[in-house]
Amino acid sequence: MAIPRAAKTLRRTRIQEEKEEQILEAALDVFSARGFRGSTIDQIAEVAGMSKPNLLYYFRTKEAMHRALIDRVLYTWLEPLRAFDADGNPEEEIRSYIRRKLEMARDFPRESRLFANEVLQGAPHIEDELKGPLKELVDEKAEVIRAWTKSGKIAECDPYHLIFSIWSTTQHYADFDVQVRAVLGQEHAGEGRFEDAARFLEQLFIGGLRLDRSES
Amino acid sequence: MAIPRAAKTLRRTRIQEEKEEQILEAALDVFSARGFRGSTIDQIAEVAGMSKPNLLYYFRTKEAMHRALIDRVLYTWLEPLRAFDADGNPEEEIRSYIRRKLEMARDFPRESRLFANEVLQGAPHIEDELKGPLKELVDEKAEVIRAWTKSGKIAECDPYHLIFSIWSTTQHYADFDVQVRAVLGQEHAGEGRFEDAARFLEQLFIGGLRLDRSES
DNA sequence: TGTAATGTTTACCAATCGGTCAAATATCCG
DNA sequence: CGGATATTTGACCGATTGGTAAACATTACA
Repeated sequence: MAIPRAAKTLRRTRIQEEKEEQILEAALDVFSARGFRGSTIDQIAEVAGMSKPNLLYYFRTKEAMHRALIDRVLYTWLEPLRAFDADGNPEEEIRSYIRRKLEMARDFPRESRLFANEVLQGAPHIEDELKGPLKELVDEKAEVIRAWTKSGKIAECDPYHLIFSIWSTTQHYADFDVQVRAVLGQEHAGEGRFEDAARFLEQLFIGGLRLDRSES
Repeated sequence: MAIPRAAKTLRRTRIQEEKEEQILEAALDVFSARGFRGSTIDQIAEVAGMSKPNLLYYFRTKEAMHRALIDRVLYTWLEPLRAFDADGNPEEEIRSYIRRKLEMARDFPRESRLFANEVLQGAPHIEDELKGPLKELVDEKAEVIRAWTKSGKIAECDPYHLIFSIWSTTQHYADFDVQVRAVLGQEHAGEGRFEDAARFLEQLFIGGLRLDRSES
């Protein structure tokens, strides 16, 4: 008889690690493309190459699958913001934050869409994470930015909306990829679009936050 | 016996207009909040206050409902971009485009989320609209912006990515509303956040696109 | 008013949903 | 090896899905 699932975390076999990995990889594929409600366990099972009851042997419910996936991805996803350094050069910190976020949009679009789907539909499964860890991290970094503006290192601006605008502009290239490709057309939708975006965003943010503006 | 639905468009009764309006209003509520796949006809029926077969009397399928809704909303949604005036003052045109897009995010968040859900999940129902009408409109306006940069009226920049960044930053306040509220916290998440955002975005875009920058 | 057209609902359908179960199979370990 | 444990699956369950059929109710109009 199989061990009760509650005890599984105590000792994990090689197979457990592999299969859970395999399932979460497939779940990322499906959940990020269709959202939680739009996804079915059968679809995940097919992508994972296992039977449906087999998935449910490792994760008791669809919700448990989703939650495990969120938990696994959230920490990594916030890494660039966490790397924001109060002691660094403000302009360079912002520049590199934009660059890293853009790289993540390019290299991990599924992760971006996973959260986008979730937040877009009211964040029913991650509300606590948003109001807790995320808010705390943003509050901390907003204070860093505030210190920079107060000391005159960058133009005075609302740090929260600055962070929002960096999030939105960079993640746009993952979340709205189909639209970006459609608008750019076949000729400009190659991988070069990320370099064009990087160039533009750097110009936008560095220019927009620079102090030496001639008028208000 | 009811008239075949194909003939309905020939002569529309008062009841038809009212009920179809009522249904699409409810459909906007549901589709924008849960995406196409995550929505059910029963949910729309409940919001509309009618029975499910009654909905299906006016729209043969769930897809038909969705399509009618998209068609009805898309034109309005692109209105601000269409208003972009080649003969206007560049800075003022961009400023007012941002303002209008932000107003739409505030006043019509459901419409924004409707498209966001759709695009995020690969735009399976609006791919043609993206590659056709949308791309043409953006191409046209990109040409206008290009003329402004060429003639030195605003800083040289990629017009497509400029438009993308205005879309993403403004729509962020509709699509990711829950996250914005969560991060801002109860004290700053009032309606004032749209004014704060407007102030910030104006500063960002006008500053970032201004010519008088001291270095590259 | 009468009746034909339009509108609405109850009952229902097959397909699919998330999830269970027991039996079958594979793996581990002494 | 052999038995205990861990893994996998086919068959199945009740609930929900999108959609239909037909009876019933209402409206428009001669």
